[in-house]
Amino acid sequence: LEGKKTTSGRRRENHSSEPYRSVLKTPLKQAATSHSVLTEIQPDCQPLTTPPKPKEILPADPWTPTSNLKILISAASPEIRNREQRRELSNSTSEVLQAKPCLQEHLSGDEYEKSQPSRKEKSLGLLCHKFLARYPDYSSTAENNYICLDEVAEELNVERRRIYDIVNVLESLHMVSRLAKNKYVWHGRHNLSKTLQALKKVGEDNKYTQQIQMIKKREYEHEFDFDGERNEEMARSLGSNEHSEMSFVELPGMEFRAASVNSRKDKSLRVMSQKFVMLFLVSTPQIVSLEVAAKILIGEDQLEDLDKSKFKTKIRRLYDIANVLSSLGLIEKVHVAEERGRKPAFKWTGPEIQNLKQLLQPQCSKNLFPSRGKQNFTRHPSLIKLVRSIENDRRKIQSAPTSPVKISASTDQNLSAFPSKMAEVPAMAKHQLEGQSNNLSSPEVVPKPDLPRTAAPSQQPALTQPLGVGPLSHSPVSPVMLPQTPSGVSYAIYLHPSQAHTVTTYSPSFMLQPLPCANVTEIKSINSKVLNRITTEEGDNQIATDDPTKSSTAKERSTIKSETSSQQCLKRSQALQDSNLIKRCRSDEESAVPTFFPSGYLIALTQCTHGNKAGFANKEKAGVCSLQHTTYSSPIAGIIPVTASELNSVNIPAFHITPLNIMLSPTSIAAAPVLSNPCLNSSNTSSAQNPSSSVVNFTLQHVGLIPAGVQVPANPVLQHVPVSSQPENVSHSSENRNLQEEKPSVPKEPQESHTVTENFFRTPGGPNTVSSLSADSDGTDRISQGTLYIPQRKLEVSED
DNA sequence: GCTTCCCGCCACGAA
DNA sequence: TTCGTGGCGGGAAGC
Repeated sequence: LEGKKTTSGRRRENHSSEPYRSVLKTPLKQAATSHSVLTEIQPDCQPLTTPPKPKEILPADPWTPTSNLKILISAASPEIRNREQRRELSNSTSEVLQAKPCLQEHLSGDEYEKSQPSRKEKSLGLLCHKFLARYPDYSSTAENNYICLDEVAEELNVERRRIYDIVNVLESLHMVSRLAKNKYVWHGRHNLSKTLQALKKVGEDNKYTQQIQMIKKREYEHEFDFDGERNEEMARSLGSNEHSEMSFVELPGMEFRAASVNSRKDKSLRVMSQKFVMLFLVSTPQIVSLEVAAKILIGEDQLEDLDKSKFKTKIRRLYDIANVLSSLGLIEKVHVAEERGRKPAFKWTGPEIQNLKQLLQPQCSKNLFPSRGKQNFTRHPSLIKLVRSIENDRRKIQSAPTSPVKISASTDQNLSAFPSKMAEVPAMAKHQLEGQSNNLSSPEVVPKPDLPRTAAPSQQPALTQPLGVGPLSHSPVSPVMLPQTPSGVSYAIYLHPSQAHTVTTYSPSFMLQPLPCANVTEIKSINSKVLNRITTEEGDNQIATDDPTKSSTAKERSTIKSETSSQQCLKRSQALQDSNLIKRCRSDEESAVPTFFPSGYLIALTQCTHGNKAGFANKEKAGVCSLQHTTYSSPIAGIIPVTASELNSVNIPAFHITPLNIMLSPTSIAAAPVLSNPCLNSSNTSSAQNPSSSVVNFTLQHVGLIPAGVQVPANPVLQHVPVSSQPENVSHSSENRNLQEEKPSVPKEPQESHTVTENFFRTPGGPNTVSSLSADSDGTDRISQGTLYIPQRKLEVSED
């Protein structure tokens, strides 16, 4: 122990390895390293610990003759004080380095110590923010995507060791990859959703949910502590499953290159990070306490004794990881109330990753693409592409003006990685679609709307189309065809392109290596439970985004889900006949999760730009959300994903606050129970049982979905849609719970079963409800949020 | 007093 | 042997 961790040793190390301190090589560096200096001068002195901050020791005299005066002035005038503070802030960063030697010359050790950045300022989270600020969320080939650790460490004034901590976590998300010694490549968030999806899959395969439950149960029974055989038993049980020794989840083309890394990667921060993320992705709600996470991670490590030190170490690492993940906006800290006080935990605030696709995949593969090796990550993106292509053609025909498009495709690294494959994709997909569309009888595909390229220049390049798919285009309005539900109901959704945007990052080669592709046999297991969980997670996630301050989260989400204020709308109208389509698989891409609203039409009227609350400020639009039952399907990717939770819990606060999250959630699960609600239907609008196209056109034009003069042909679906009379009563037992989880401290929850419908109407007054979301009796407010729901062949429009 | 996590020692393996 | 990498845990800052 000694000799290894003595402060003197550390300090010695500082001189050589820490750029930050290397800058401070002046003799006056003593404050920070005085002990080390002393130690070196006096080797026989006591082993030193990290020098405590002498904060209590105040200088006896003012620093300068005018210090007292300044203090007095500052105290007397907040304005002056603020100005001083601002000046200090602005100066501190730029001058700190140069000033240090000088400071050290003029300041006493204590004073200099004060000038040192505080612990918080040196936190890994902050450092990660700085690190991330150096690179775009979505890299492009045009930019310098190479990361030289030395340079970064130097520029950020930290030792390289800290950069490793960050990079390792980023690596676990495939946001960076190691290129060579001291060299990493920045990928940004291009691979993030794919990675998260993969991780979720692994987490599910790894039965993390069960493990979490087991640990919670044990905790509850007070059977899990750090002594006794039970721990080993626990560890054994945790580590017993076949996936416990799973290694790093890689994406093709991003495998580790360094054997040295591989040699201990099983314990690496990378793997821990991935597992940690998995816990969130499989949890419901998506809140994971550090304790549980640590125990699970420990349990997976062989069967070592669960001693306390190991646990503490694990916790430390989890903090490291959590800090980085927080900086990425993927999680945020919360506290979970426990009998014995509160426990630190983290809540997932990243993009929702749904696994419904996995459940639906069999059908998809069977009906759409029989041959499948990588069934999880295949055709649908292609379909989307096809649709995009079609839409593009339509647009050209219509000469619809569009803003210049920043084609992200060419910038995607994946593009260069798989040029040939990508080149094949569109044609293949088109061919396949053509071949199968007949079978489907409803080749309804909702192309992804234009990416945020126009009115609201996105900070981030389009997340989509890494394959180089050209800019999307669509006709102004696209009624999305919904397949018939099992009850024989078809639906259409009129989508505003800004909401229709779904991420459809296509990666032809994407495949989760360590995973078996066997998950596709679970289609039958689609049940309310699963759906509940998914929707609950979604809801929870929505809750997480309620806080407008979660910029990073909103950013991430908006990038995935939202579109710009482009006023173009998708137009898709085709009758869907195959009732099985209801269970058709969605896109494997997390963002291309289609949602069906049985017995209703959803018209998204959002005018706002993504992430802009103001866009929802106008409440002139009215509509009705009718929910009857939940179906989950999407014959083809592209249908706007809307989850039940989005509807019910957001209509919901998130809808209001972060509108884009609601309508555009790329990860949304098609779990939107649509029911005809008298309350909603009572909106001050005309209720036409069979809205004519003129009515629809009027409405759409009125709300700006389509330009005046543009006529949306009568949607066959609107006229053919059978009314769903038997809504599936989907219980969302966790829905309510998640709403409660809004309060971070709420750990667990009574899982009473109640329907989405209940939640939906309860939400306005519910715990998550945003005050601005009044529970108007007529539901007008909800509609005014920007979405017009047309229930059951009724066009509910609130005209101001 | 507990939580959080900075810090850097030092093991490991490639060069 | 050097150096990149990163596991690990002491212990201080922060609450």
